[in-house]
Amino acid sequence: MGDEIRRNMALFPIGIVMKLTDLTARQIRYYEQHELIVPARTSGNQRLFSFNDVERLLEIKSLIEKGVNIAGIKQVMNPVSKESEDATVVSELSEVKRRELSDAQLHRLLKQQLIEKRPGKASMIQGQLSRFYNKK
DNA sequence: GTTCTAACA
DNA sequence: TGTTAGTA
Repeated sequence: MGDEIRRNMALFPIGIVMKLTDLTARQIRYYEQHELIVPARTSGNQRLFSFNDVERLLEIKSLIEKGVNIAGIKQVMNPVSKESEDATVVSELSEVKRRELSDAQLHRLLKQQLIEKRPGKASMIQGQLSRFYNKK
């Protein structure tokens, strides 16, 4: 269960998630309004996304590209689980880590995340994140 | 400089 | 969805 916390650990601000997913801030916030994702918040009300959130966004993105609308996605995707909802917000700690998190470290985290042994989801996520982490 | 909410071309 | 206004 150590992996659970790692995936639900809120680490990145919307700017990084934009690069990771290739979605606009508008879209990301819009999907949150429709409860497709429930990112954590810092004490200053800034969103903090976890790997889980990024995965969900990538899944949403792929569905959108297939022509599915929000209503359709809501039916296909499981509602946000309770664990991923609260197993997070180490606000102070996360904010500190966020400052230290940059290119090199982000790549390391992404690689570590992508290498995890997960048959189903891993493949899709890897395909879409590879863009980001193979460049620069 | 970045992110947030709200609102409208 | 894009984009802009006014903040924090």
